[in-house]
Amino acid sequence: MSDQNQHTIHALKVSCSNCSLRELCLPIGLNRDEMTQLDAVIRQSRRLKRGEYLFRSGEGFKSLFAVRTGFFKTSVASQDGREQVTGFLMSGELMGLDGISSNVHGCDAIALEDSEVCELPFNRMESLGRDIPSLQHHFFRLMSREIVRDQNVMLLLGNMKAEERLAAFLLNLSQRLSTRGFAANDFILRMSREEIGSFLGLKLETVSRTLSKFQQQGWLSVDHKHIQLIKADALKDLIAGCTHANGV
Amino acid sequence: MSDQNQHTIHALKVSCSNCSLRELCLPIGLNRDEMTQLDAVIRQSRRLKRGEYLFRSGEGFKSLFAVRTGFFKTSVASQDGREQVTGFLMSGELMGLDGISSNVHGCDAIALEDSEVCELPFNRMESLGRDIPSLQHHFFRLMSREIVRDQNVMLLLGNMKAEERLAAFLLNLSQRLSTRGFAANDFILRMSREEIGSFLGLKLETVSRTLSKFQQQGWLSVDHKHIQLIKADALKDLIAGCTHANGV
DNA sequence: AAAGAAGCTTGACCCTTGTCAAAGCGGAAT
DNA sequence: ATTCCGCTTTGACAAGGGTCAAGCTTCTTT
Repeated sequence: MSDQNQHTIHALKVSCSNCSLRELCLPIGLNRDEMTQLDAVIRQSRRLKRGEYLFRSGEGFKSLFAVRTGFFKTSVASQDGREQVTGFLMSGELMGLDGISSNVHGCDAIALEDSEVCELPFNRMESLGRDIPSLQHHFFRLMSREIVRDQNVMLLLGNMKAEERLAAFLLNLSQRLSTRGFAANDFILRMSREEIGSFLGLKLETVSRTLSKFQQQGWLSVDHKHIQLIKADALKDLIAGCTHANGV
Repeated sequence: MSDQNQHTIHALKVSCSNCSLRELCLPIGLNRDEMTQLDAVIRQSRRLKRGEYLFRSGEGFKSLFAVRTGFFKTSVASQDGREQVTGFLMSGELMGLDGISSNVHGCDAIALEDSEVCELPFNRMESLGRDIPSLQHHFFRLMSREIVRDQNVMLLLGNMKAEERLAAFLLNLSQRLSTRGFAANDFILRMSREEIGSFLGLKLETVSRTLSKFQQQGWLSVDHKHIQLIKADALKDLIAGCTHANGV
């Protein structure tokens, strides 16, 4: 449980070679032995090309997947073909949690760019959790975090106007990118206007118009998928009132 | 902790006396010994009057709560006071899962009628899960089910029109009530139009108008909070296309 | 290099839903 | 029983966002 694993920069890198999990998705204090056990369970990573499905709604559920590199969307489809994007995922984030309840995946997961994932066979993670309490606890926390995230999306979809939704979306993206060491104010959107709209409960035209409006006000610059935040504070002001009362 | 009060005929009752959990919320195969352990962990139930808070957003998280009798809503509030109802809960359903991630409750839970809950101290459930694999697994499934539920709400909020939302809401309520042995087509709404609207991302006037519209079409009758479904199939047709492609 | 497809932007118009207001009703408290 | 307050219904109007359509850019494919 002690951190004998932080010797040099090197050690960190080495211990993370299998998967970026250790850094982002499972940042828990494990001792060397426990790490070894975990390594034994985490399957080699799988590469996906842009547009490829990682799994589809209705398929049997066996594993969770952690994004190692790249970018994914998850979505649920209705019978008449409407799509609801339920999330965009970047490195360290976990997909497939919704499959546990019924042993069947509840959404599609699609790579939005060439990507790499780690596969976590759920049965084995579950039993490993019994041996490593902190791992078990971490899994509960991960699932809980997903529930919190979903509740915030409900707040967004239920209460916010188009401008507020888009501002919240951009700021969220910016924050997550900067956490991962990317520029917070200059990034490339990996998804289309339509996918953004689906996530935000808006039509693609509204997304486009609202981006243009933000640009006209000098709050950001839009060049197709290239976004530069210029006055992030103006965006923050926009959503100041309508975000969760107890911060993140 | 066990209620040694009821015997024999009530054998079933006995095993369920502590809490309705066993029937609805933890319907897993446990042997006698494991049941005893579980009983030792489940705290005596707590009674709440209508309008009373079970917990509030921001409070420290220690326990999950299972509804034993009564009816609850959970909601998140934004800084400027907008409320988003994130769920309505009836017997056997679990509240507080969103608190695990940060050890702080992420929503308010409020009794909509006089109610009774069981308290499940999370730490102890967690460690009990390590001894009883099926219990651990069940907890993962419960959390996953919550995620699935939230995704369906996103689909509702992101894609459906007012009529579709309300139809989906009523049918969901009907289905859950009938699961619990209540009439599927004749029930009392425990929540106000405003709370329904908050949950569905609509204003209370829209809820009211839409209910009136359904009544005019002969699909149901509305007498204040008393709803009678007359043509549930018409409601089902309404949402046929826009529900999740893979059933429940 | 050319051509097609896909994605994006913008405008015009309309529909659904929100907003504001008034009045009715019922339940809770005195 | 009475009164008051909160909830609900309904109408009129406004507006935000959806729909349809046209034209444009960029990327892909051949």
